[in-house]
Amino acid sequence: MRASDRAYATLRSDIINWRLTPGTVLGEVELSERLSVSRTPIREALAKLTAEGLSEPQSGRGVVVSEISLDHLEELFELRAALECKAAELAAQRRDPVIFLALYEKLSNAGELITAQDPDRADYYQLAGELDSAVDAAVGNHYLNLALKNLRVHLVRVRRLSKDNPVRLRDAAREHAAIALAIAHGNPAVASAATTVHLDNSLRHLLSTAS
Amino acid sequence: MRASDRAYATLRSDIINWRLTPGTVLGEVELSERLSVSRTPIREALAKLTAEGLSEPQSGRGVVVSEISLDHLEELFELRAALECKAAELAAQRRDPVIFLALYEKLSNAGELITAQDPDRADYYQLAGELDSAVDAAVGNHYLNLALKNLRVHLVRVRRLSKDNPVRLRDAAREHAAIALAIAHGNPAVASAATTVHLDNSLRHLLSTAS
DNA sequence: CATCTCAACTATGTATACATAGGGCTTGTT
DNA sequence: AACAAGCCCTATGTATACATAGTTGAGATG
Repeated sequence: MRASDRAYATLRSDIINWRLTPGTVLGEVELSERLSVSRTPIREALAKLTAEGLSEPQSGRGVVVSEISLDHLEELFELRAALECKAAELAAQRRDPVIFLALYEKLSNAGELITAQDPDRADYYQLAGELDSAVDAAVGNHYLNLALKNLRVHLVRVRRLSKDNPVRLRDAAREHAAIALAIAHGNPAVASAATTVHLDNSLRHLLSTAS
Repeated sequence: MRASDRAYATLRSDIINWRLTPGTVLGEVELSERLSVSRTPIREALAKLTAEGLSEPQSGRGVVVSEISLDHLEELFELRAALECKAAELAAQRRDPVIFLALYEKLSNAGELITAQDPDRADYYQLAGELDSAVDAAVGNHYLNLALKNLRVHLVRVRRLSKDNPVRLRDAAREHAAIALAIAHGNPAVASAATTVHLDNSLRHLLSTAS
């Protein structure tokens, strides 16, 4: 594996998991020492992060970890609504019913995954990720998938702005199940509407519990 | 200005204007000689182009100008519909009526801009760009604007796949005028619908006249 | 004659040295 | 004491040298 890829993966993970907080200066020299590679791969990694929007040029000199705050939340969800509603619509037109019926079943029982034993909700988020992947595959649109991928980076970051509580997660799982069912039924309008409802609930919850 | 920025701008323009055709190998050494800079800024430029989707890694070694074909057209327009309809909706809710009424007037008379004297339709496309910019400004959503910006790069490239004829451009100008008017009136549903109609017409035209 | 293997060359990945610009600190003057 | 100006330091921008991997071509063997 290339050193620049390792540096990129490390920094990306550090930013997404808030080990590097917004506003942190990403100095080339400091990073090259910390990650034990020369400045060249570090520069490459920083360029990729900046292209993704995880870091920003700082007034012409150096880059900093980009801000993510409540102001960005509503903007982020406007884009999310546009992309995910369209994706749900197209998926409903092109889906394999078997796949989405199976996901519907799993999501309907997702309440069991949310236990005190798993404080990070890794199982739950993995299942939600499976739905996303299935939608992406059904849509089969390279450009739409790319836009969604870019968006999800920021959504993962924003998750840390609020405490997720078990009640909301169980509701969210039910909403996901409703989306999967509408797609399985091949009903674009309902799939899009269910997505709109889910996103509105998610945004309200995030705004109400944000720290 | 930084050498890497110049290299990036030059290459970007060359790709968008089809001076570098899809599939062309972008060798670092060759480019550094042609543009008279060292490989370092060239690498930076290629990384940005690849992040934008204008070039792609070629099986692990080197990058090539990315393909753009009729297959991509329909995918591109699905994403475009999602983003531009949402943008039109939000613009209608947040617009300054004066600005969009003025654009409506200009677009209504845009037929005069399409003359034999201007084979590149520079004036027409500039006016269309003004509408895009006004919508972006009215929406005021950083993430949505960024997604639209990334999309437009590919749209400009795709334009060359077809011959634009004056009749279609005059129709397109009328459709743009309708969008501007709906936004000026503050009617999100109509703005979105007018955008849907416009995009459908554009896509049909592109597909029918493609070379 | 075709195919496989080895070697050499070329292009990319990485490191480092050098140039340069911008910011901060210190000092002097008002 | 405060503000401005100049110098120094540090971090980024660029160039280049070196390492390495992949590809291509040539030669030998079946």
